[in-house]
Amino acid sequence: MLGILLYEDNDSLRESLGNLLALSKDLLLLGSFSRASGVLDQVRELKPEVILMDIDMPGTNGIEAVRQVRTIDKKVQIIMLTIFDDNRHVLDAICAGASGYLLKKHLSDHLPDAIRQVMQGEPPMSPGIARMIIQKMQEPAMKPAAPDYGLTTREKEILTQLSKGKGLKMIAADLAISLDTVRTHIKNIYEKLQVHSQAEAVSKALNDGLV
Amino acid sequence: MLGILLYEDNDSLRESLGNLLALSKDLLLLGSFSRASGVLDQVRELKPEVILMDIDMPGTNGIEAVRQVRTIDKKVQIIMLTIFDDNRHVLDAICAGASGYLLKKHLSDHLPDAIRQVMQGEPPMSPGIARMIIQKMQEPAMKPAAPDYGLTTREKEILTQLSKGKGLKMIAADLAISLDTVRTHIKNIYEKLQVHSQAEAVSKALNDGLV
DNA sequence: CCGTTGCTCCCCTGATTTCGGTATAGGAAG
DNA sequence: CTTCCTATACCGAAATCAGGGGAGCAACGG
Repeated sequence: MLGILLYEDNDSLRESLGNLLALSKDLLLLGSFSRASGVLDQVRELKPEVILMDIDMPGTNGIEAVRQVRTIDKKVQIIMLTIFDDNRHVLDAICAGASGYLLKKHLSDHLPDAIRQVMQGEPPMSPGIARMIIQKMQEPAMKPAAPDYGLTTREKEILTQLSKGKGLKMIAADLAISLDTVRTHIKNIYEKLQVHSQAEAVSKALNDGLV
Repeated sequence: MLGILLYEDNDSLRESLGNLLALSKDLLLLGSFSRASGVLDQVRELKPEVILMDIDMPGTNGIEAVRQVRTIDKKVQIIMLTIFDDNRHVLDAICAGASGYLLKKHLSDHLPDAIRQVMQGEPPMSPGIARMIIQKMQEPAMKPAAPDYGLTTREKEILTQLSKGKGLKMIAADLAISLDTVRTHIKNIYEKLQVHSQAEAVSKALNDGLV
């Protein structure tokens, strides 16, 4: 039995989708909403396996909602519902963490199948989307956003140690320098990376591939 | 008129592909080769719009050839030819810079169309490939023994905030809970992750894909 | 009903970190 | 030779964090 959440601002469509889902005995609609503003609480509360999310909604849009959900749950499968198939929003949604997408005009035919499909790790996806994905993949590959910052060798070294959980004291010992020197380096790192804590520095370093 | 280069190690297939291309008046086969070892010089010399590249070739394989070509020409469209559709090589080829991908058994039907298609920025792509791409995109590093630890939703949420550089105080404000509660959660996180600092917790979370 | 779990809140102490300075020696660059 | 950069070192105040304790409450399952 798959628990499902539905977000769709069009009342009649939302209702008919609910009816459609009710026809499948292995699908259970845990809740349906016209706005995504409460999505975090709802996901926490209802723990769905699948979320059906309209892209265009007043207030919190579907893409932002996906992003939010992904911050608290990396496993729930999210299927986007949309009326456009050549919309860049679809791509954004995929990048935000959506698992698949369906055109609204095809919903009645494919929805239940698509849900089962997505649970088996085979995202429903129209051919047009694949193209956009490929292109997106190849562009950013050339633009690895080389954020070098001006980090010196010593600073990178200290950043690496930090990411391993070493305290300043231990780093000083390992590098055979004074605790105060380590402090100075870290101050400089903060300055260069525009951060103000170890945690953020480590996060930035890891995300930008500096270590 | 589109200039085309063909790389295919099977002699008879290479010949029949050449004949196939000759049937289309808007396509011009600039050259065909059984090995990709000279691809760089040939691209420089013949300046093709499109390259048809077999994946499996003796010597320099098709994927490596793509990588090389991309270092000197970012605009030429490259279509991979292969007999397998569920092969990880396909994904590698895409990452290396291939624009599209065709199964050999479908060549005779689709090749001329595919070439025109790719020139219009619409990479030909069999449906199964699209799925592979999406999945690879979304689960880039899930393979190395995804350690779950017993982190609760709330704890993951706080870990995420930490990695953004938020201080405990700010996290408390954002989540509308007390500072002490945040500290309790963090204490539990440390316990579960077996770490002793924010930096190490963030590092571990990022490396193990928990956030 | 009881035990467990997740989330919440509180207190305390000592250690650590942040951040503001200042400063010297050596090397690279101008 | 002077300037800039890097690494080094020190001081001190203020803020934050780690680690220890205890406790209430709601939900869930046996």
